[in-house]
This record gives sequence, structure tokens and C-alpha cells, in this order.
Amino acid sequence: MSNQPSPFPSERHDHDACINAALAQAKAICAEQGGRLTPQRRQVLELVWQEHKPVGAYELLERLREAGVKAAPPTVYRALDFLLSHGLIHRIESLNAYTGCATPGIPHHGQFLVCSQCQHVAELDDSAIHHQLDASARELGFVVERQTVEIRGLCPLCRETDNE
Amino acid sequence: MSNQPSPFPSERHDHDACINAALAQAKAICAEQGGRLTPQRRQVLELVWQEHKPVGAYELLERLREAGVKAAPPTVYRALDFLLSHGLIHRIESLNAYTGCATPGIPHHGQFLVCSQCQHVAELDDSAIHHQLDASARELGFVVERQTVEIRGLCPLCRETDNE
DNA sequence: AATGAAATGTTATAATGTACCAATTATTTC
DNA sequence: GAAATAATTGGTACATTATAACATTTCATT
Repeated sequence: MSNQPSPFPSERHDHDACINAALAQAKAICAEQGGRLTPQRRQVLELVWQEHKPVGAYELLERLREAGVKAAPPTVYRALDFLLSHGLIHRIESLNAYTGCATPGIPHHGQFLVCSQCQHVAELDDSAIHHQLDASARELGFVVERQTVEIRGLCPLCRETDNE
Repeated sequence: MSNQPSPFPSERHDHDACINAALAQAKAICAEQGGRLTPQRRQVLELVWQEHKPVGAYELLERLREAGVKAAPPTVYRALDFLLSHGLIHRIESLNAYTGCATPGIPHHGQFLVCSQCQHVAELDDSAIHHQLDASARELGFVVERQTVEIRGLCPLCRETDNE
């Protein structure tokens, strides 16, 4: 029921293509939704997409500064808020960090597989899981607003190369 | 597949009984596992159980101080770490807060329904959900260490009394 | 009592996030 | 195009959450 090809990109996939695709989609989505993908927001999104790992807000801040931007914490948090509200990134609650959304467009909350060794994150958006949780909650009279599902463990690669 | 009677306790259930039961179980579990439920740890656990709402570490700190204990942040965090490691409380990641474990004994990670209005938390420990997540992850070659499932929404009570 | 391990006390600081208000830039309206 | 309005950004200060590091005390066992 998973609607993506391979949530764990290989180590040497064409990551520039990832970034470019994400930026292109972001541009399209913002145009559609009436959001303004300003240069600063775009730059933060690009920084988030540098790796398939969640990035902390202050790490982004540092990278912005390294890039010559005079930024303060609110600069980053504002950009993150914008990107979150347009479904372009997700926040990983268990890490206080942010990661690019694999299937942007409609704001949603996916399921995340977080490797405890290499920190890579894979997003699932598995509708079976979503519905299962929704059903279990409804059964108890609970109206679901938002699901946070984060799974920690070993990704396929780390599982092979290391056995701790 | 839920193995508990009613995860949302009524407004005027016998909460002293809840607290006493939790403390008694904690005592038994610590005895069994060789953990020392010192007076301070016990007191923090009791404070966590004051309500069926997650409590922040600094709120606990304040309550400890109100109770005449000279405490600093590490005091609280150490107690919380102990209680977490023995499966007596859970941390709600999306709230940076802690809540009593409904089914202590064996360390585990349940599913949590968090009411966005009254802040009450219900713990599920639904094995169907657990296995579903485990299966989805395994299918991708991911070895699960820990599941974080937190559902925000309206609890049955708030759903009735308020329609926002 | 002597020893080592576990728990606690204490200070300082790290890491994450927000409130607030001023200045600027973009968008709309006339 | 000029004025009014809204959205974005700049920047300071501060709030909240969490931990590092080291001294002291208490506990468990000889």
C-alpha cells in the first residue's frame, strides 16, 4: 500500500536531481497555493534538502551564516514555519529536526523511518497505517487531527554493514 | 485488539486509586527489576500521576519546590530517566512532556491519543497497530527499535462539549 | 569500619524555540 | 503612479527544555 518506489535512496543516487525536483515542486505548489517562495525560504528548503537526514534549526542557521546570510533564529524558524504550513517539509518530533517532504503538495503527516545509526530518514505515507490509526482512534470516540508516527531502527544499509 | 477497558477515564473517577495503583505497581516492578524507587523518584512519579495529562519537566520541578524540596533541573531529569528506563512513564515527544504509563512492567512504547483541547492523554498499546508498523518497516528491510505514535485530536468529552 | 557503587547536590551552560517591535518590501486600491 | 495595506524580514531579548561536569552523600557489601 506504500505509494513510493524506494524510500531509502542509495548512497550515490543523483542527489542534485532530488534537490532540483524538490525545488521545482515547491515552486509549483507555492504558485498553486498562493504562497510566496521567497529567495530566503527557497534557500532554507534547499539546505534542508542537502541530505536525506533531518536537520536542526540551529544547524540551518549556521549554514545560512556560512553562506553569507546575516540571520538570527527567527529567520530560520519563519522559513521553517512557512515550509511546514505548505507541506514542503516535515518536523521529526523525536529529533527536533526537519526533513524534506517526499510527497509535497497537500499538507499531510507521513510515517517516518529514522535510522539510529546513519540518521537517514525515509517517509512512508502508507495509507493502511494511516487508516488503521484513524480507525483505532475513532473506535474510542477520538477525532483525529494529526498523526505523528516515527519509527527508530536500522535502515537496510546499516543493518548489513553493522550488527550492533 | 486494545487490551484496556477505557483509555479515557471519566472526569470524576477515583483518581487517588489511579495514583495508588501506579505507585504500588512501580514498587513491585522496581523490586522485580532491581531498581531502587527512592523517595525522590517515587515523589516525581506521584507528581506525574497527579493528572492524566502530560507534565513538563520544569512544571515538575516547580511542584517539587512547592513541596519544599530543594531541587534543580538535573534532579527532575534524573528521576524521569529512571522512570522512563523502567517503563513507569512515557515521554510524549510532540509535547516535550511526560505521562504515567498505563501498563507498566515491561518497557514499551505505546500509542498515545492526545486531546488538543483538554490535554488529556490516553495510552493504547494496540498490538494491531504495533504489528502493522513493524510489518511495514520490515518490508523495507528496516529493523525497528522503537515506535513513536502520537495522535492529536479531540477526545470524546471535548468533542461533545465543544465544536471548534 | 572500609570499600565501591549508586544516588543526589550544585553550578553552569547547551540546545531549541518564541515574543515583540521596527524596518522593509510586495501587493492592492485608488 | 501614489497611497494604503499586507506580507516579509531584521534584530533583540528572552523563554523553555535539557545536559555536562564535578563534588558530596548515601547505600550495599564486605
